Amino acid sequence: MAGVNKVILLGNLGADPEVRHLEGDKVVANLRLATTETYKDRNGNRVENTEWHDLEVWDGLARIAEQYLKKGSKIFVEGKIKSDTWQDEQGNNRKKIRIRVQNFTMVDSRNADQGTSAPSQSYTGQSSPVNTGNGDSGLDSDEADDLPF
Amino acid sequence: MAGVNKVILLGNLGADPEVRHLEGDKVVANLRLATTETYKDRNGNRVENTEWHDLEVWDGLARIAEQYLKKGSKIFVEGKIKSDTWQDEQGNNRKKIRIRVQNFTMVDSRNADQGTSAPSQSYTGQSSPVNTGNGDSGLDSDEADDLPF
Amino acid sequence: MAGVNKVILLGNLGADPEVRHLEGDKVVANLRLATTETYKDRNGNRVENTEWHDLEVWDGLARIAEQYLKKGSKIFVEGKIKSDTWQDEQGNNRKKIRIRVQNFTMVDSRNADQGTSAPSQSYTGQSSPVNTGNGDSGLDSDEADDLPF
Amino acid sequence: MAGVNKVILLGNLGADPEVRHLEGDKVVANLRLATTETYKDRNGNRVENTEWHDLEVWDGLARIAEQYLKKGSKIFVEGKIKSDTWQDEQGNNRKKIRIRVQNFTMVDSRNADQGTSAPSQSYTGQSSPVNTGNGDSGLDSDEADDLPF
DNA sequence: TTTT
DNA sequence: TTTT
Repeated sequence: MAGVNKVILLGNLGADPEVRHLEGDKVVANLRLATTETYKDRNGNRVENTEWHDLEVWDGLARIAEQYLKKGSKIFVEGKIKSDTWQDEQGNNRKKIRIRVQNFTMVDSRNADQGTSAPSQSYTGQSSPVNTGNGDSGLDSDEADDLPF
Repeated sequence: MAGVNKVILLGNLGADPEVRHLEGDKVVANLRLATTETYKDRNGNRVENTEWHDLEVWDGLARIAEQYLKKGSKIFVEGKIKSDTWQDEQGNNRKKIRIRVQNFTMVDSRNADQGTSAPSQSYTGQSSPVNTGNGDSGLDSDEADDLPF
Repeated sequence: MAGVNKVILLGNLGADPEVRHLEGDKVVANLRLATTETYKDRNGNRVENTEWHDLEVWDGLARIAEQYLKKGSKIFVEGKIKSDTWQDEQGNNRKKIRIRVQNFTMVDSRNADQGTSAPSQSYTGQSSPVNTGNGDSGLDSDEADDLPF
Repeated sequence: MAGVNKVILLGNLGADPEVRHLEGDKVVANLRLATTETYKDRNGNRVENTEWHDLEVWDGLARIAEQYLKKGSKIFVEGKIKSDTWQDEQGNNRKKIRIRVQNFTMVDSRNADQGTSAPSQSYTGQSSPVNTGNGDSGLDSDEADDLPF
């Protein structure tokens, strides 16, 4: 059966995006994202717990990430879990999990405004008119090549 | 700022889809979806609570809904909240909320198998390669016209 | 069958919370939340579309909302769709949809820091068995006595 | 700042739950969940891609999983990403990611009905203040005594 | 008006 | 390695 594999994150980048431009116009950006939760333990002390996520962004979104995101940027991310498996030098099976980003939104527009030609409005990675079933307006569907600013 | 407006539902259709074919190849399907939660009240009695949702599906997804969904179908839905506002005959401002479906997945393939040429595999409304940032394989992006079966 | 009814929003409050303290230590806060999406239309013009959501927050979370949220606050919200139905004066069946908030997170802590004793850490509302998957009435949460700061 | 770390999955168990009863009334169940997506490649061939997820369920939910889930069960899951890190024998830093389950819903109740005393109503796991937004240790949930049936 |  |  068809299933669902969805990840929703809101956090800050621990480093600038690492971007590789591949052959055939393909681009991939790797991001490190921290999501921090705070809670009180049973003694009433505040505890902070941070999880680090490896994000992978492709093509049009990667170009946007390269241009507008940097260390510290706060983003909302939608994606899916994707594992890579391989054998290491000792012949052990290894597995690494990444979040394949389907879209992201810059939440903290202060970052977008500093030292760049970025817009005052932050960016929302948009769903395409194809899968939004968007009957409103017939948006063109080439957002991948069509930076939103 | 760019925001997020996302709805995730899992439930059953209360009726067959109502489909209208509009000019210019546009299609809209309206669905009634029930999501039922059960819990125990403070007396330990099981209580069942059903919420009914008005869903709106467009174009390619609407055609799939028309073909494969019917009363009782169990589906997983992703969409967004969308309100229509108007004035009624008394001049009162009125507002109606619908869920604009962005994709859906048939969960209960039993329905798909009964009395139809439906596939044994249920359908997953797929994100487009544009917004999945899909670097895997370069899927063509015309799913809207490209029924998945 | 048990279903799923989940809403995820990220946006800004259009007004200060409206809070009512009810009998029996119950508190309800009503919030107006705007989620804005921007996209380019077929002519390449940026279009901005805002959806307004009516949120309902109860008890412990309502007290936190009262204390820390105000007009303009940016929050991430998790909740469920909940409809109220009634008959109006003309005898018409009426229905109003609200988002019952299950937890929220302050995203823009700049708001929290202005003119209040708010913490330097923003708050993440936590789910509880009481306010999650819950019937309307009869919440007897202890969140009220357990503010997270 | 407080962040968001949320995972939503819908899929089938690849094996029966592995349950360990720990000291102090604690229980943990490990589940293997497959989420399958299907799409057409550029040649129009249907491609099926399955991702396997390691789920970790604690205490009350673990007991429910033990009792009602088995190989093949279809479930909807809500949880968060959680990584364990350690050094292997070669002194390499290793990391393993699991999904900490916050609640789950049995979607295909046919499984629940076969060869067991399972209820005709399927179960929706409810969030609790204990297992939500929670640190690892020190759960002292009372879910164990409060099975929802 | 669904489902179990 | 982020953020407040």
